[in-house]
Amino acid sequence: MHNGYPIAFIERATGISRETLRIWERRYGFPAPARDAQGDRIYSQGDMDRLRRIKRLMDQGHRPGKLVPLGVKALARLEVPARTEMPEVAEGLEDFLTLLRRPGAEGARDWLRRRMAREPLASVTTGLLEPLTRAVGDAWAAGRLCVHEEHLYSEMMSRLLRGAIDALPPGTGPTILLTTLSEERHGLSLLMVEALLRAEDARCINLGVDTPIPEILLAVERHGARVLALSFSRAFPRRRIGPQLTALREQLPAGCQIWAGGGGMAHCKPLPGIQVCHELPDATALLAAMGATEVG
Amino acid sequence: MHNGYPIAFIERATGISRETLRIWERRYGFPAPARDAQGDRIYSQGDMDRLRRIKRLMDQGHRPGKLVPLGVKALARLEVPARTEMPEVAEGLEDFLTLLRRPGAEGARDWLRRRMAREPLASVTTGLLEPLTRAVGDAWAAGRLCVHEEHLYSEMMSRLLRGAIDALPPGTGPTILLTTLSEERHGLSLLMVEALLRAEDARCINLGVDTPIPEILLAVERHGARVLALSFSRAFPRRRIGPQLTALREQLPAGCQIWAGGGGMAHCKPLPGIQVCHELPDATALLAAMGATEVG
DNA sequence: GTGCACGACTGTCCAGGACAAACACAGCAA
DNA sequence: TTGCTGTGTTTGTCCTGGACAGTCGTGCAC
Repeated sequence: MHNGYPIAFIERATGISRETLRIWERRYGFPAPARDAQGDRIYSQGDMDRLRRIKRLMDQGHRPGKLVPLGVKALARLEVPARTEMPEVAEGLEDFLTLLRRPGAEGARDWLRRRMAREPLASVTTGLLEPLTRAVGDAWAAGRLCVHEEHLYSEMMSRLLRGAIDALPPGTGPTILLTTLSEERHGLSLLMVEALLRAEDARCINLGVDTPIPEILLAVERHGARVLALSFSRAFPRRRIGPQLTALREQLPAGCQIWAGGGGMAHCKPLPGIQVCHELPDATALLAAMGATEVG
Repeated sequence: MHNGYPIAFIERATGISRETLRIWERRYGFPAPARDAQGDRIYSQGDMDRLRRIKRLMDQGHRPGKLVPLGVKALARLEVPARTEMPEVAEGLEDFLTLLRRPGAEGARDWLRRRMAREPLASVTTGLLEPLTRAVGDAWAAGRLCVHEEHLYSEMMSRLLRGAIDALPPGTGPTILLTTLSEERHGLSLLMVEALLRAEDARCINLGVDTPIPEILLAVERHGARVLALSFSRAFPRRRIGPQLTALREQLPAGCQIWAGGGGMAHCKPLPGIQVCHELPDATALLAAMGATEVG
């Protein structure tokens, strides 16, 4: 439609850089976009769909050389089916999505509010909000949810979480600095970790997303943080995780722990001096371990 | 330091694309970075400072051809001194920054909370939060504030605003959809507009930042929005504002108004069918005008 | 099975050329 | 003076094709 998309649009929509797009074309013959009168690349809707699938699979650990030559069908066969490990969430998901799609979406917000009022923050976060967010992300990735619906969900959820966190009394435990590295713009899991830790009486300082490493070092020093908690989404370039964490570890004082979590850490090798949170509750466990060490 | 920065780092740190950096070097002879053993560009700290000044002045409407050949001193002379139009804010600013710099920064949050509790949301937003945010932005641009301090401020402010907005009863007036276009990631002013409009009983749906145009169209239709409110920061590429707004205007139903505001709209020509909010209270006026039209 | 070396893979960088859209400005008409 | 229009300049983005370093996987020797 619209006669197709220019390369800059594809770069933004897929997260694959222009240079990579051009070199794939040169090396693998895909994508092979049409050209406009001036010789500029014009990608089709089909190109974009296929590229998005490829990117998604790359985020899960596949290598481009294997994926790019594959057709849409072969790609679809590789896709991991959405996790159904949380049956209660899975069955509630469709109802929730229906509420979210209503004009105004107030029903979805009210439903979440009621659920959050009914249970302690920590348990509702691990038991409902985190699996729900993952399910919404999967639905979006599978094309069952529009971008604007996902945006609305994110905004709604981050509002509710921040409200719930601010309603807690200020923490008195160890100070924990939360943020993401440069180019990582997914902050929801950061908020969920903060909710868990604040519920355990930690003192949390959330810098939001996209903080460069030198600034993180300054902030840790400024606030006397005992822990630096970082979140990596699946879309974060994997090759950069190791080096960046190592650089941080070298430059941070030994008295400051580093906790790393999020989907991007799933396929990551263990690194010296870095605690990995594969699941959300791991953060609570790490905090408890800190307290135990201190007492002992 | 660290032997200098590669081009990808400079691109992120200054917001100037690689291609532009290279073409400036070719055309104007600046920046003229050193090269590493492999021939890759290595920019100095001085290059980065000068490029940031240039970018800042470009965001204010200057053209590159005039700026790039200038030295740091000449650039500094061009800089508009920080606005002092709000003397009460200006004098309070230093105290606030001192609070913000304390470990934990709880003093800053408590101060803001007290001020917000003392006054109605609308007046505290226009009278304090907006000028304060602008002052913080200026302080950051002038290098008087670290990135991590600015991040903490943004997170704190957006938390307080969202909390205050959620505390209001749900609106019953016209539905207003708030968001920013793709690549625009500054959402604070969106929250401030939402606060003002919700205080006037509008029904607000905030999609957050970075929503592509087709998705905006879908969302307007879905929620039956009467108004689409967009915010553009000064860093938003100016050349794109006009075409994007025009495209939206053409594709949106005539019954849906478009309001555009933020620092990026300052130097923008008037466009047919687009209401420009130069100041925050303009949004309130536009809402009032809507009500009047309806009644009349 | 374990470790190492080699080779393939992959993204990012380089140079230099081209063009269209935006802009500034001069010249002219009202 | 004001407003418009045409022309030349400015500016960012796109193009091609080449090169290289770091990562990853494979296969061989032990």
